[in-house]
Amino acid sequence: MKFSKATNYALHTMLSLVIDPSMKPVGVQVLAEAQDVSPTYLSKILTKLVKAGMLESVSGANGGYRLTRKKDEITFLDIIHAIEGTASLFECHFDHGEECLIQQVMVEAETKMELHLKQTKLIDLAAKMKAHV
Amino acid sequence: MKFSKATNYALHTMLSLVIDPSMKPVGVQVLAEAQDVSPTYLSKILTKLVKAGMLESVSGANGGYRLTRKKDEITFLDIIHAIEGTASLFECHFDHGEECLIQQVMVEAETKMELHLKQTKLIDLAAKMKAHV
DNA sequence: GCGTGATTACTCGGATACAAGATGTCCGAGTTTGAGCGG
DNA sequence: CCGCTCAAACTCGGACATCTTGTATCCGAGTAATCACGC
Repeated sequence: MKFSKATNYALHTMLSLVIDPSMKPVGVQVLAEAQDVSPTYLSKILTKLVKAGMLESVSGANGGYRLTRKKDEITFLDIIHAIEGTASLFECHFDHGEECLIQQVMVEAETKMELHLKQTKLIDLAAKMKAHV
Repeated sequence: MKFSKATNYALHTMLSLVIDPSMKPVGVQVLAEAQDVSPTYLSKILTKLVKAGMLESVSGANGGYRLTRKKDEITFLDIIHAIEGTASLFECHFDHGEECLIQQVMVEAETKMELHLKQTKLIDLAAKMKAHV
């Protein structure tokens, strides 16, 4: 029960793209170097974000990845769901007749976490970082 | 990023012990049958709960597992922490100078989930089940 | 100067390798209960 | 009837075996920009 490193890479990559004022595509090599990951692995992660519709990839020379949505629409939850999947964190596969009460409690707890992640946007962090400098 | 099956087994086992009015030790075989798990595997899980101090094991004939604390003191979070560990779900190992803002957001979200799990006690479910019958 | 082709700098996707953790099994050792047996 | 011994019913703990998942690499294919070259 841990968030994967891939999620960490995805969040940091998205944040750096949000901070970057120029909307030009950024090569995966540049992004990978900043986080000390192999470019090929990072590209695998980023294709998930592309499929989720929050990035687009520009192929060819001077290609790379670029944001599609407006910066203030991207929440933590979007990114996490794109990488980790949207399935519930806890699933009881038992057959104790009706609904599993334990499952209900777990889902409630999970929902509270997701609410916080849905309310927090990447642009909020960008603003905070600027203020700090 | 999923809760392990072991957590599910642990929660169900604890719940059935809380419901059971007699405070006699219950053999692992009985507990395992109810959940369709192998007894040896379940005992591995339960020893974690013993080490966490919420169960005690009685060895020998007619032995088994028994609650140590009062029933209304056992929260979901206690059990989950005993099985999954208490480490943070998200850890950024990067060196971007100061504290990682992303990490902060993730920890805040996690804290909200934990708060709900800490407030919910097994005895609450037991009461709900009785009412439902 | 201008088109055309080759080169270069990229991403994409699949196949594969590797490591770690979750899941589960097996077995020997220790512990208590209870039954059986001898005095 | 009492006490001793022994078997049975348990848990405990470590050592394995297996399976899934996360992490990561490699390579061939496709694509767009740029450079080189010939006209």
